[in-house]
Amino acid sequence: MRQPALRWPVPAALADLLPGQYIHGGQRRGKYLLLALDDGHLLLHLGMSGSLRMVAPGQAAGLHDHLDLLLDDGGVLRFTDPRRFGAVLWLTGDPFAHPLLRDLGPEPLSESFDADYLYHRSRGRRVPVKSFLMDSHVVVGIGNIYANEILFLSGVHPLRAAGRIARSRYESVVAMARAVLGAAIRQGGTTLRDFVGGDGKPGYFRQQLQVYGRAGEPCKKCGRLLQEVRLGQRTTVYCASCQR
DNA sequence: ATGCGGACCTGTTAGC
DNA sequence: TGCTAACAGGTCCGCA
Repeated sequence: MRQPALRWPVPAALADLLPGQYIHGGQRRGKYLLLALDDGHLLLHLGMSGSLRMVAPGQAAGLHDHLDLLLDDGGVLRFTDPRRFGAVLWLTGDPFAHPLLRDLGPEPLSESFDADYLYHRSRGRRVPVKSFLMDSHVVVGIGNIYANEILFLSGVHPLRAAGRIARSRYESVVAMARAVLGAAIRQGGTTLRDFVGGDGKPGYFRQQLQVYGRAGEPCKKCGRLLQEVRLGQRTTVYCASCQR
């Protein structure tokens, strides 16, 4: 371990705990990764700049390499995170009972994420629908880029109060969320600068972006210039005529 | 309970 | 050209 100060301190005890344990498998919940070991789970989050990949044995650790898992076949699983928004925690007991995972909303590609759910969940809420969709307690996996895209494609204004959107419009939001996330996954994600997937390739979804990063450019549906506002310190781009 | 703003961190880029 | 400031991103936390 080189840099324990990630989002939360990486437990110093890992160096004593982990050796000798088998990795039984991996799971994902939202953007959290879980590795099941003999005595507990290793919880990992890649933040926005993190990666977890196999590196050649003996390869020197760089400035942003924070944790190496030395496997018994000689392989090295390396956790790297330049911006240190990521996290590494050790959980014992039921990992899904941990406060970080316990209160997470449904997976956006699961059946429990549907218009009824969003409709009921949003009643009485005055938050802008974009913030609502980006709230991991409502639904996981929708970050800033995809929230912008989803709302554009479903014709919903990002500043509209979540609780004042009809059920039928949430049908469209859900459909577009599935479409956008599905397509992004198939295309390896969205590379803005240097992101590469597990295969070392960049994500190609950037070419599909309708609004994100296009403020001031013409809307692809109506031609009117796209607007940009700051919402919760996040760049929000939308078409004032297509999104209501 | 809800909603808002602040914090974390650093590589990149825009602006002087 | 060099330096500084702003920015991007996910998500938790604290305060009103």
